[in-house]
Amino acid sequence: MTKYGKKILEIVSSSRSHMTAEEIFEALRQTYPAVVLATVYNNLNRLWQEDLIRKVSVEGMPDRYDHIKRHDHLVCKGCGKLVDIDLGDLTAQLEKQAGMAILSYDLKLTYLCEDCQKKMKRKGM
Amino acid sequence: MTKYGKKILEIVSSSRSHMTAEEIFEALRQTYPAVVLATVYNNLNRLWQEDLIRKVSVEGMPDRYDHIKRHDHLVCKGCGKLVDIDLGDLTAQLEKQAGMAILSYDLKLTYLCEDCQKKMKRKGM
DNA sequence: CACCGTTTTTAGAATTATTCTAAATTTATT
DNA sequence: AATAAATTTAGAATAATTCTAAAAACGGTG
Repeated sequence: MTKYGKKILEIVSSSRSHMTAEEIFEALRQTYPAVVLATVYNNLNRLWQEDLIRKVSVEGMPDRYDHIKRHDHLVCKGCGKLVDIDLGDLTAQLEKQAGMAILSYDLKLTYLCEDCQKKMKRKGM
Repeated sequence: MTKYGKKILEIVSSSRSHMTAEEIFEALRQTYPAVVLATVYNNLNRLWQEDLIRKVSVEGMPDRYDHIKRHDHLVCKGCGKLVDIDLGDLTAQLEKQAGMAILSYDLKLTYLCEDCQKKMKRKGM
């Protein structure tokens, strides 16, 4: 594990805010001002391949990175805001229903966050 | 509903292949050779807002578009290949577990497709 | 149907996210 | 220390998507 890899893993693992590559880059620069964005992508990809971090993609936004501890997500249909939620481990149930072994699963619940609900009302929808 | 919107909805709804905007563009050109890619994006975004089509994003790949009938997905961790699978409607169960109302949910099971399993073996992993 | 306001499309530039390439640097190995 | 292997850098390249302004199409009204 390289020094950048280590620090990036640390940043991603300890954040609960679903950071983009850009944000991770900014955070990493606090410690290593000379680092370059490509290095961040290199390391993120590596860490993801090795299952040390999780990648979360929401339609139409840049990929976000997340700690690996199993949990689910709530995504606002209006603004795309991402929030953690934990519905427990459904692996066994899903494998049974699917009739096959799976490596993991990714569950996103779509809702309308408070802000977006207000906006809807203002527009009379 | 405009003529392009109508045709795009038709293409997306009748395809089972999770087309990208580019592929939809190519398909649409069979009928309307003069159409432009921006029009495809405009319409896809509109149709998506209106819940007439579904958008599927897999980490690191362009967004894909899908018919709206409820179903789940199987994603290969190796190559990103996307396959339909149907685990039934879990809305009630998930709402209960989450303790809130949801608009919809998106469930992706991660696995290794046959091709990728073979590749892994070849590399001795 | 002629006019007017609204919506959609077009063309192409602009932006954003991400990857790639080749050289330089660092790290690990003999 | 010498060599090989992996990582980082810089910056160009690519890919996906959005934006902008102008043109065209559409819908209703008088």
